[in-house]
Amino acid sequence: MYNHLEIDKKWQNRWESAGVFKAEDYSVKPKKYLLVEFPFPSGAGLHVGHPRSYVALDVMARMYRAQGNNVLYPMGWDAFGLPTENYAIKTGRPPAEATAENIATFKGQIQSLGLSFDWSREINSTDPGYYKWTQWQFLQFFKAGLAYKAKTMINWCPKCKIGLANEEAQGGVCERCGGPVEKREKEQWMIGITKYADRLISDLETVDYLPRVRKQQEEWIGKSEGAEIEFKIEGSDKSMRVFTTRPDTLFGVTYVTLAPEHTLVGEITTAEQRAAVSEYVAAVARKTEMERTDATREKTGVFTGAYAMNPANNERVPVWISDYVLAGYGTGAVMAVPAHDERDWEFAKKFGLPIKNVVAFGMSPAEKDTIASYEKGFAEYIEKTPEQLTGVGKKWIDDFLERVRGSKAVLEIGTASGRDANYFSANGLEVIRTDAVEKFVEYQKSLGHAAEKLNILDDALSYDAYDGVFANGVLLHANESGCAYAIRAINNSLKNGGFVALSFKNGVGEKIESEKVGGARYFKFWKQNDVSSLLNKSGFDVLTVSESEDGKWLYVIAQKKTDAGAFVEEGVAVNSDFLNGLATSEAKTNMIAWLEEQKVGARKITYKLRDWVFSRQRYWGEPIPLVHCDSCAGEKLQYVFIHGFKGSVNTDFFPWLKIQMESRDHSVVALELPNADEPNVEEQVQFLLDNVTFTPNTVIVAHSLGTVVAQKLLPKLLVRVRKTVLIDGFMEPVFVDHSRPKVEQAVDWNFDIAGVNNATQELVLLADETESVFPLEQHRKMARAYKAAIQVVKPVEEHFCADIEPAILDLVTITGWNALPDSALPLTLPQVEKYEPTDNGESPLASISEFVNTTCPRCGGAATRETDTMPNWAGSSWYFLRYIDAHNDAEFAAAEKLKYWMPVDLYNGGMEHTTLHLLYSRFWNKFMFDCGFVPTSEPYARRVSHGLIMAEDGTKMSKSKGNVVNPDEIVAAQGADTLRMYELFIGPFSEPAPWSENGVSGVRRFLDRVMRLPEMIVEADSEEVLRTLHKTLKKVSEDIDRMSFNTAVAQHMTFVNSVYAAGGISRESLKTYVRLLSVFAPHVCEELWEALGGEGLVSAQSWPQFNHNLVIDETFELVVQINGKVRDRIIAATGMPDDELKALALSSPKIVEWLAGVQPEKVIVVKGKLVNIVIP
RNA sequence: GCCCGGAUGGCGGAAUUGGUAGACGCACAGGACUCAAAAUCCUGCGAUCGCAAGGUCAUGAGAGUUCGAUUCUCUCUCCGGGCACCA
Repeated sequence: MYNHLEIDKKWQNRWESAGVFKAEDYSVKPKKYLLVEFPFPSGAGLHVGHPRSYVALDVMARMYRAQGNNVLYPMGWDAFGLPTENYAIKTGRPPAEATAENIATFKGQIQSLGLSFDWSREINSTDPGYYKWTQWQFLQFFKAGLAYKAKTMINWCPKCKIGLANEEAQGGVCERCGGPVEKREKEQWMIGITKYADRLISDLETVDYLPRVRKQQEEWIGKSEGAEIEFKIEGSDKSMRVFTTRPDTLFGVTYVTLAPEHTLVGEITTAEQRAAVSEYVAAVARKTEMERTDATREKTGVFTGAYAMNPANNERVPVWISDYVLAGYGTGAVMAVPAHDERDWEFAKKFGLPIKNVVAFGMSPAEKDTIASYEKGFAEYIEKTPEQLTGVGKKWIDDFLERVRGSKAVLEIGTASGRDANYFSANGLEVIRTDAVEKFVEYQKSLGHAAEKLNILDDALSYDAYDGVFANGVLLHANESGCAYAIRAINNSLKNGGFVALSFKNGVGEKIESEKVGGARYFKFWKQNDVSSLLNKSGFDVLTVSESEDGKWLYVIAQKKTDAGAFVEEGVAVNSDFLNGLATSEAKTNMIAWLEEQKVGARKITYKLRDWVFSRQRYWGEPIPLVHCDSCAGEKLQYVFIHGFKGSVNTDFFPWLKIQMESRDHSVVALELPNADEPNVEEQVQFLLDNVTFTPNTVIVAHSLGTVVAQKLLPKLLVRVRKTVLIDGFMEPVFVDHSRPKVEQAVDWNFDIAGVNNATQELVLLADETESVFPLEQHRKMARAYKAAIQVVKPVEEHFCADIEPAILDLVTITGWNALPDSALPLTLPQVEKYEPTDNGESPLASISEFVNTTCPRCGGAATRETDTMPNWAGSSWYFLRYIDAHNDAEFAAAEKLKYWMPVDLYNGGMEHTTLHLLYSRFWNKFMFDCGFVPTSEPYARRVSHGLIMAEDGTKMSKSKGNVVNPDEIVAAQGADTLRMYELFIGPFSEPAPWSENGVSGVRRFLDRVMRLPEMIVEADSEEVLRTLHKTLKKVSEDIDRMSFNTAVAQHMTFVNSVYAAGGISRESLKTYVRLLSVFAPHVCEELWEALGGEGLVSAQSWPQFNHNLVIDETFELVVQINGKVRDRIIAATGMPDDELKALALSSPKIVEWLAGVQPEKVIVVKGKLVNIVIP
């Protein structure tokens, strides 16, 4: 028994004084940045679950260091948070005090584990030196127009008079008092994360995240493509816009529905319906979130009395309101197509609204042609070998290979020939063959059919031995028997009320791996089948039937009966005017084109992701460094629009903006500049100087060449203008455009950057990520040069695009909110008497008049501060950047250091942070990247997740259950190394695992055995010990690399067992082994290293290398099987050739006996492993 | 409801691309040391039949593919996680 209490402390102190774990900026060694989520230091202290990931990454950090890497493995405190705040409310103690105590506790606990954190970079998100930069970065969002104030619903507890976070209002009940929670409208700061939605999805391809993490992110962002369509309200000049992913069903609209909160509701409701509507709206408002989102609930709703006009056919449809339409998604209004949407169908059924079919089950003529051509190709393919194919046959096979590329397997159904299987195998596909067809043919024969004249169809329908085979089937061969199976499958599926399954589309199968066949369609029926009754059974009416060219098949168009539910699959358009006969995908495209042409709709992409609510009415958070100034807000401004080239300020989005600004009582100057076709920038600048009176209240809005004009113009102004917004601004004419030479001639490209900056109070760039005209990098360069705010928008597909109008409007609008100057940061949290929000739900800061009342940083007049604070996710969105330069007071981190360390190489954290923290911090980093402040677009190269450590009873550890295990107890009783190794040994790192007291003592026993190894030192190692040592060196290194820590620990135990079995180990080998073990059990190993006379600290030694020759044994145990059953094991020499292994196996006495003279049919030899003898 | 995981001895868990199922640890049993106990060391430890040699059955259930399946395919059951009226 070693004295852990003594050695743990001893070595922790030595490490600290030696500074062995300090990461070195700019070291020439390869850098590795390992990151664990920084904890919230709660009053309860650490529990045994926390250190699991710390220890795991510590092992990696120590190994990588020993392998010659410059490792950054930092730790800090995410200390703003509700528990501390609630504690302050209850006790009146300042949260900063409690936080300091909690951090001390946490830090002591973490340090007692001997983790190799670089404590010199410790951070604390509540430290003003840290949150100064959280505030500064927030201001960048603000300046770029990404932070805005908007009304949102918050959870409000009327009893506690406090706004609640979602996690405090679970189940619609206040966590504090248990009373019901209401929704209340509140103005909040929001950050426009939705502007980054698309990049947050697409950039996931560039990083290595756990697949489920990636998937969860994608689903959370929830991108869907469709169209926005305008419906005019009858007898009114009002109109509503709906979002739909199925514009192809526009002719099937039988009513439209608004969310009860929709602003139009009050405006269009008729007098007769007013009472019913307002009652419904009020009833919905009373409902809790839970009640509203219960999908199983029966539909409710009310008719508004108004009618809308379907833009496709000018049909008059009633306008309803219903809470199944969500106000926050799309436009808050839907066009209801009950025939093809389940929710609309339910609603229509309930309220007796008409149901109009516009999509039929079937195949479009175009698809028919495609398939016919594929079938010809397939016919040719059947005649020839794949290598001989040309023309249609070649096309078929190429297409097939293209479609199934990447599949793990192709399930071959139909009359599979070995030829095909071989060909596909040769092309890298794993082919699984089924004998379904052969057996089916036998079955048919058993019914008395001649083999060459089988009654495939009828038999298939009565043959039920293969039910289920196709439910997820992949059809490779659509020949006759294959089709018989297809029918079988269709039949099965119809029986179950679903759709199948099999795809004849393009005549080839779908991928097994991911696509399954849910989305596939089937269309073709064997002629002899009673198609009508088949389809009738699952609720379809047959519309048309036509024969295939060869007369063997029927093409069917069928329509779901309106009382049989909604037909939501893709199909062919019917009753849809110009869409008739088109497949769903073509119908969508055509409809969108038509809508755009008629100017009643447009293609549209919508996301589930909402903008980030960035304020809370609480004390314990970063104060928002903004000031509201009424006089700034009330200023009447003069907007000067500058375009300048080939087009005018009176086209595209300027007129729209003009109307917006004039409706707000601002003046707008939108002059045609001279020579717009052959522009000369200097001439245009002079024109503006001559014709416009610029004032301090001027806002310059410039676009395209106008941005160049503006950059030339600004230094020449005699006044400092209020703001300049450059849309699609550029520094250099790098775009390829017919006008480029003219532009190049028109201007010299040297700008007076200081002059521009002096001439405008604010400068903002709106850049276009799609690079349709100017590369994004040019924008970034420009933003950096001017130190201007930049907002990157997407998607903008054209030079001018209505999509960005709202973004422009935001940028050019002056709200009266002003940012504090950098010199005023940090804006520190003032001392308050009471930590409780005020009675009307404002943060306690609102009650401190010295804090609230201040002067406007812009005009010097009286102004008020924002009293909301930032949410918990703010500080954690960029903490990984601060570790890189934790003490920098001039910047949040130096660019050079960021360039050296970023991105994080490995980031471990809980699955619970996948959708919020991970998404927010990726977004934050992306914005900072756009501004040129950080070097990578993605912050984390790799993201992994650990499983929770459960209590011994298998439930989650929680204070209330009293089943929490405190690591201090384990460290005190068994030592830090025992805890470390047990946390890793407990099970696979990514899986949850229950804590076990007994398991801990097993690890302690192992460490005691290790500590006794010096007593067993001998002159020379036995062969066995030496070989096991090198195998251990290899396996442990590999296991750490692939984060399989539990097996690495097991291998350590195996090695020590082998030393005990052998009775001794040499000093050299033991020293080698101690280096290997030191990353798991550093304290014990330092002690041993010292005892063995090792130089310096074992933590500073290099990683031991294994010897290849010692890893491979000279002999191995050859397993001899007969028909797959183990019958003998023989020692054989490593590397023995196959035929010798075979001879050796066949000559074994046991095998001879088992074979009893029977001649083997086949003998399979697996090198280095086994021989399998196949006998009949 | 949908989407992801997962299911292996009494327990936690091993099993690199299909190739000896149960590594390692816990618990348990036996032995050595001891007056005794603890600690330590050694041995055994899936079920079943057998004195034994050895056989048979076993990786949630049922099928399939394969010379050979814990691993691949299909169906079903149960457990865990995520999303949940997203038009």
